[in-house]
Formats: sequence, C-alpha cells, structure tokens
Amino acid sequence: MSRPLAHPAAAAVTLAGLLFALADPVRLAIVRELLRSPAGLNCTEARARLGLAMPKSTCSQHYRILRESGLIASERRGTELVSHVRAQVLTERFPGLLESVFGAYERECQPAGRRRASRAAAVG
Amino acid sequence: MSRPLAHPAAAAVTLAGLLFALADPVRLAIVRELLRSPAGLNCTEARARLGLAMPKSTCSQHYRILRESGLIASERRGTELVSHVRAQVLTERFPGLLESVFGAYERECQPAGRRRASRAAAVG
DNA sequence: TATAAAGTTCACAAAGATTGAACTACGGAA
DNA sequence: TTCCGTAGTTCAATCTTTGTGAACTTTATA
Repeated sequence: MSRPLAHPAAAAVTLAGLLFALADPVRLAIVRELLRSPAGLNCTEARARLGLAMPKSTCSQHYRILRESGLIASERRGTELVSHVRAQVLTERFPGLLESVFGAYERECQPAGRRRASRAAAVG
Repeated sequence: MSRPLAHPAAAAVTLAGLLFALADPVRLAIVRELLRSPAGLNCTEARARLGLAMPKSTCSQHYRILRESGLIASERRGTELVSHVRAQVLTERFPGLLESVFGAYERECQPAGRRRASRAAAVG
C-alpha cells in the first residue's frame, strides 16, 4: 500500500457495485459511522465503535470493497489509513441515493415502538 | 412448491436483505422488468425480456432470493408462477427507497451523452 | 537501529453461487 | 383416468467468494 490507493472515477461507479458494497450488515454499519464522522475514520477506530470482534484482516477487506465500489476514499495519515464517504461524487452520480439508503437504515435502527405499528402483513 | 410460498412479513424485511437482493445485476434487471409489468411476470418471460441465456434453475434461484428478501411476491397461475414487486409493503417499510434505487438505475442505463459530462474524477 | 502500531497480502477453510439432471405441479387432450 | 407438455423447484457437483490467522509492509518514535 505504498502508492496512492486506487479509487474509481465517478463515471466508473456502478449502482450494482454500490448496492453490493452496502449489502453487508458490517459494511452498512461502517458507512454509517463514516457518515457521522466528517473527519474520517480509520479501520481500528471503526472496529472499536461498532463493537465488533472482527479481525483486522476482515476489516481491511471490507474497506477494500467499499473503496473499490467508489463509496469511500482513503488516505494515509501517518501509520493510519483514514477513510471518508465520497459524498460529492455519489451525489453527482446518483443524487439522493445515499440519503435514501441511510434514511432507511436509520428508520430500521429505530426501536419498533417509535414507528407506526403495522400489524397486517399483507403480501403485495 | 405445492403449498403457498413463504413471503416475509413487512416487519421482517431488512434493509441489508433488500440491498443484498438488489446487489446482483441480473436481479436488479429482473426487478426493473417487474416494476414495468404491473400484471406480473413469470420466470420464463423475464428471462426472455432480459435476453439472458440463463438456465431456468438459475432464474429460479434469483426469484427465490428476491422473494425471501421481501422484494417480490409470487403466486401460482396455472403452471406459471407470476411475481410482482411488493410495492405497498416496501413503501410502508422504507418509503422512497425503491424509487431512489430505480431512479438511480434508470439514470445509469441512460447513454452517457444524455447526462451532464463529468470529466473531473475528483476523489471525495 | 530496534520497536511498535496500523494495514495489507497470502493461503486455506468455510460458505455461497451456478448449473445440468432429475423431479414435482398443473393443465389439456385422448 | 392416463399421458404428455409446460413451468418451476430441488439436488448434487463444481466453481467462486468470503473470513481469518500468520507473515509481511509501511510509517513513526525511542
């Protein structure tokens, strides 16, 4: 990881790639933490915040997938690799998508009592 | 497949599950076709429309994943299994998400010339 | 230089995807 | 009813992807 990390150009970011990157609960949680941390977060810190007993090699792989999908950008600061969400690029490419997905995530994270009860499980 | 197919209740539909189901290019395309077909589509028809040389067992698996994620509902009509997007349930659970994702998909499917050119590949 | 911290890469085991073949379900014709 | 064709599912084998510990690289500091 000596040279600058490869980040896909905006035009190379695909919807399926983004959805794939976000389709993992751990990565979804990481990105939420990143969105809450404008200054960026490194691997170790993200792991600590999420309280996940995850080996650092696994975390590294998750970060790589997020990076290659175009979701995050990473830069070295000292020994750390600090990452942040590429909000500008994503907004340009797919306006509103990120807000929508993480709006849904916040909604899901709310305890059930804070939402309107929806008892009927109508199919359709 | 004699008994009614299992469809998750609205409350059991998770964001990560939906994203996972949509994270595959084939499934993304299938769901778009379904969204365009209010009367529903069966496996064979969807395969034909997408022009994919995909074995029917593979298509069946994709439909199963879509069904188990809560994205689609399927019902038997004669020998066919007709499926449609569970728009009402999804809107109730995650308002705006489906529109946002498939808005992004349509945007991506447009030829590049119809979008504003974005030459600079700024990271971030 | 030596030591430590932060990540990456490698290699292997475990889990998941793809697909042809065999099977089930249904409808229609004889 | 029985037989046949169509639509999908399930099974099993193969292939691919993911998770992980160990070893390695990079940077900083004593």
